[in-house]
Amino acid sequence: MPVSRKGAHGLQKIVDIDRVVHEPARLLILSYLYVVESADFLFLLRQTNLTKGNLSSHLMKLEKAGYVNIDKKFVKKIPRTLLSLTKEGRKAFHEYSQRMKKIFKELPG
Amino acid sequence: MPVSRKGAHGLQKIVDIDRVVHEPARLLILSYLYVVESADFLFLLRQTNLTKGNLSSHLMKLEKAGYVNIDKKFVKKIPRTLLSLTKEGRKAFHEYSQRMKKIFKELPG
DNA sequence: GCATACTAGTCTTCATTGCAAACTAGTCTG
DNA sequence: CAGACTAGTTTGCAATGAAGACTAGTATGC
Repeated sequence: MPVSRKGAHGLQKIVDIDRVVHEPARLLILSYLYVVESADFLFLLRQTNLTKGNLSSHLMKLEKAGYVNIDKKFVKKIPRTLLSLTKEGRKAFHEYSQRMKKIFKELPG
Repeated sequence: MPVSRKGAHGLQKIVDIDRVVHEPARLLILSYLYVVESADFLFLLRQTNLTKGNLSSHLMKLEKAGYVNIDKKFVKKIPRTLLSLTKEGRKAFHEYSQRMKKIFKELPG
């Protein structure tokens, strides 16, 4: 068998999990965005219990991956940051979820 | 509600995932050990497609977490490293697996 | 019989993370 | 208008994951 020996058994697909989604904090964020469809920074801050800095950096990472839109606007002179999943973000989350379900179905434990 | 505001909804439990198990490479290793019950370094090396250095450090991490036994012996003058799950490792893997199944059951995607 | 290649791992280096605290910019309150 | 608050961003730092260099010892070729 040449190079890339795919999936010795299905377990092998564990290794190419999407790590952007896999990180627990981001998985949590994405879960909220997936259902809510649009949320502001403070909402996520409260729901997730992350620190502000931490939340901010995870959001930036998600943005850089093309998974969320970060939309900054002003509402009556106070800044408001709206987060929403992009199409790719939605897709990535869904695929991750499907993949994980499949993995855990095959898994012994 | 004071400090630890548990599970706003079940999603909240995402954040205290066991990160030792959660890392894909280690999840893969643990999956093999869970079924095989005892394997040597080279077996894991081939099954997982990790590099030696990488495999070695993940195994050390798992050992430090108390999840695997690393048993070095000599077979006819050549070194042989046998890996096996500890009781806690088995438990941790199982709990992780259960938790993830539950999470993904609740998840929208 | 010794050097070359191989086996079985470990050690070292490196860039990338995730995290929290410190900081910034602007607004509201007494 | 001083101080407190809101809404985030930037900075600093330790821990991580990944791969290649290295080590110790064994078998093979000449």
